[in-house]
Amino acid sequence: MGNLRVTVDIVIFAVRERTLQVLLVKRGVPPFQGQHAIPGGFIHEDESLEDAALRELYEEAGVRNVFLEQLYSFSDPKRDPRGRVITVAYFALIGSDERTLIAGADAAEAGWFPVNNLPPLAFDHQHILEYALERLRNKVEYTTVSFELLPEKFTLSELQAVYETILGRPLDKRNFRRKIALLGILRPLREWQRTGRKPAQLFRFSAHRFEKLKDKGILFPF
Amino acid sequence: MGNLRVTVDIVIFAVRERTLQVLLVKRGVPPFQGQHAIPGGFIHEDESLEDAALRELYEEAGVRNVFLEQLYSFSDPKRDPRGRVITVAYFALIGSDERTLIAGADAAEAGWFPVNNLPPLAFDHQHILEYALERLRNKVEYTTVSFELLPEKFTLSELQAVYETILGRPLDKRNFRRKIALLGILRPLREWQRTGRKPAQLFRFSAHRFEKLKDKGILFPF
DNA sequence: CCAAAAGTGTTAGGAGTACACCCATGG
DNA sequence: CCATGGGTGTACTCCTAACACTTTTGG
Repeated sequence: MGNLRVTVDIVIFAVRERTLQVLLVKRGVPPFQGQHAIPGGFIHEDESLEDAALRELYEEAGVRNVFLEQLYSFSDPKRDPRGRVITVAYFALIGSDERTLIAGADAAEAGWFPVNNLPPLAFDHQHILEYALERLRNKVEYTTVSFELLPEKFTLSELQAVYETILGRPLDKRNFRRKIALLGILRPLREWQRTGRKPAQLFRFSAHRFEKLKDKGILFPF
Repeated sequence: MGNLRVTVDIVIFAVRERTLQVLLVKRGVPPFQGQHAIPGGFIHEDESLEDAALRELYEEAGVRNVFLEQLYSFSDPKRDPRGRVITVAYFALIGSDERTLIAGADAAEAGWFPVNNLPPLAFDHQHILEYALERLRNKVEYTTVSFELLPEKFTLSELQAVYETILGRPLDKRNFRRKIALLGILRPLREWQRTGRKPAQLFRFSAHRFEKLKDKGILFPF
């Protein structure tokens, strides 16, 4: 097995300005120098893949404690011109709270791009990104991943906007609110967001209540 | 990255005698010599992970053209006492047609074990197997994987038995048949299975019709 | 007072679930 | 003729989807 190496690449999603966006870095070295790529890098000697992903997430995006899940391993022998490199792709979701941190990490090189309007990508990263997007769209329908894309306190309209952004279609406001309420996983706060016109009530996701439901196999039927 | 190696391990499921079973091999060399393990091996220089899995599937189980899907990559630095070995796990489903072939492959060393009654396994294979089982149970509910566990022609009772075996609970016969019929993905044949008492009509899975439904996001609500 | 987003109930149709008996065959 | 598995319909409940107006605030 001549010279096999393993990298970890991370597709980092966020919802900004009601669009789903991905964090990309600009490559400073060949191959694909100057092109955009998903952040990632080689794994270290004594770390698991997940540890490597967490490390990269901090080094390249400046965030910790965000949602992270293994996506898929890509292994076409020709996917990297430098030689045999397998990559294990992860995907991460970051909420609006953390988004500001990223500017501090490596602002000149990292940037957000809407998933509908991406630049050409290095390696097979276009393919990886499409795979991540499909996974995200699927997971929205049967998990609470969408909460990971919001700040700690959020309004129901913001929550609905995240769903609509990821699913790519409008949802009925009354039906949406009824279903969310039925799940009983939101804690209403005694705070109101005074930004728009009429103030909107703020909510917090109650992971505790959600845990109770998970075992019963609750779906999010939108 | 001292001496990183990558293996592929394959959890091979089949339904035999109305139980869900897994194919295990007995290790002939250390470490874990004499213990049971999921079939697998190191990847070759110029093959993708999927190609490696297909190769192992043929070498160790004697089957081709079966359902195969990448499961997860396991990477605990201590998972293999020989050194740093990452494994990419796959899971495969084989139908009753192919089951006989396996005897020819390496009968002395390979054997079927019911998932509810497994011997101690080498490495972290217990963990991998549990992960595969969970994935299978999930996929049954929203894909047609169960058809992969049947011969080309089958009766509705056989199909129902596969669902019941994987889900681990009995299903109502009339509701089951109505839902399957509603999906319109079975082609009834003009053949009857004359084994039991009253002959049972044979059916064939119509992948063609299923493809049309997939885009519409059809679920299997059992 | 006007624009913009927040908030709120009802109804009709479809899907899911529970349930029991007759039929065809081989021995 | 009997044991075994094959095959069929209905009624009730619950979930889903469609749909429109009033309220509150800032400018």
